[in-house]
Amino acid sequence: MSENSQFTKNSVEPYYGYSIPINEFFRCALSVDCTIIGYDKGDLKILLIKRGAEPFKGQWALPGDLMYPYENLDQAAERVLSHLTGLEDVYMDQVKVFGEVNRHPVGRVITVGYYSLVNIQDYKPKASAWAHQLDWHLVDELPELAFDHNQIVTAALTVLKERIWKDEIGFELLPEKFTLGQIQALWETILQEKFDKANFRKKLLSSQSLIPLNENQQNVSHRPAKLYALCNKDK
Amino acid sequence: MSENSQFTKNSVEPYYGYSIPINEFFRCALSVDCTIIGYDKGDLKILLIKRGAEPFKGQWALPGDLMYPYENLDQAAERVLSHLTGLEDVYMDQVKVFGEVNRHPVGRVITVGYYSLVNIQDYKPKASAWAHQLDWHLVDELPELAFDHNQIVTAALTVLKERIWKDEIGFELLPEKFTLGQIQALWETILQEKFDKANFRKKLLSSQSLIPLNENQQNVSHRPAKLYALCNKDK
DNA sequence: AATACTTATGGTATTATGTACCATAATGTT
DNA sequence: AACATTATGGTACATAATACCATAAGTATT
Repeated sequence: MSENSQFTKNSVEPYYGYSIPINEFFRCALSVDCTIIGYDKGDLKILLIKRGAEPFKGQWALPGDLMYPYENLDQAAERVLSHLTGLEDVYMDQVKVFGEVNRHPVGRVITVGYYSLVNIQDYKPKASAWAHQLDWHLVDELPELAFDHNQIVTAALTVLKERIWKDEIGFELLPEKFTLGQIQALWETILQEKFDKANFRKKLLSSQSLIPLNENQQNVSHRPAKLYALCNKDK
Repeated sequence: MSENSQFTKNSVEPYYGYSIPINEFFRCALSVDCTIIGYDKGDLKILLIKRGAEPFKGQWALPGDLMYPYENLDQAAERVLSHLTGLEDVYMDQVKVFGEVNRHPVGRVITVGYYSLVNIQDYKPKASAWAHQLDWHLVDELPELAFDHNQIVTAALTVLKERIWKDEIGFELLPEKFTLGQIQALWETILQEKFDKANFRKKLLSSQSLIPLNENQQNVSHRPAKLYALCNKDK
């Protein structure tokens, strides 16, 4: 793409004459920043990296990277995620674009916020020089992050809350087989709201998106719950 | 910003060594494309321009423009809108980013889709060389648009539908004083769904977001309806 | 002037959905 | 065996959604 970057003014069809040379428009970089959400023993956590270089050296930040010229945006986000967590085919979606002029100190970098839901058990940190700079942080106790990353996290969590009932997401954070109690605890954590247990069951089961398995919970000191699996998302 | 574009590899903190020079990342342009929605005699319409230059010369397209180096994304979108319609302070929001590698034939242009709701009566096309290339098109009869603009329109309409009940938007498409019948007809057009008149009234009035005025419809050949105005959005 | 026609508006009955709460079941622990 | 704990099924009640009817208030027609 960079080979044919010989733009002429007319080739991009402005409404009126541009006041600066057309090449000046082609000086932006795109980045993706991923809010990677996990769930561990009742707590929501987010995967952060510690920056090893300026700007914001030593500060915690969302994992992210510049988009390569040959990459689609979604591919860049998947690359960041799989490189950091070793996970593929993970639930992932756009949150919002952050395009403030001065959001990045070294140049015009526009970032696209993504969020993804991962099962923290499946996650195996890549054995690399970066591993020691990676850590899960409690959502409620996030440090001050580099750039506008706190804003991105907030936006991601808002989107998650909005979508949870409508799209019935969140199961990605749980093991493949789970109990109704586990989903309820998870949704209560995400939405910061308590539900009546019996009613929650009814509502969720009536949606037909869960498959009851012929298996029960093991090694619990009370009546074991039936295990369920998620239906293939068809709608 | 373009003055200090002397990036070193470390200044952007990659997870691992980049396989291309850092400057290659800073060759993108950002654009905004606006789905400007209006409502005219029961029909939803979208403002399109006819492209006067390659690529896609002669084809209809969403109004949009490149983002200037000194502009925030939202500012660019507002600029496009006000330049084309003369309107300011209009309802406007991000829809989605479109970042496919080859979406723009002349270079790497990532576009941010916006949508806005305007009162088509207030709209006065700017008297300019561009005026004759501007036109409102019925949503149901859109031509094939340049680039991926049909996708953007579809995404914008989807977002509008999702938000209409939750955020009670759409009034922006109507005159300042309107009847309940008018809102209902509008929402029915947008959502492609019929509602019971009496129930729709109750539901909408119970939300407390409308102010009943001491005025009635004029010059209608039936019982005139009471006029309402929109409450200051406080929540 | 009376009648027909059209849309607005208020109301009620019915149905569906959401909520509170209780009873019993099934397991491990003491 | 009694108890603690969570699961699960069920019922009673409250609230919201829906269907539908009756009347009101205008214009147009006869």
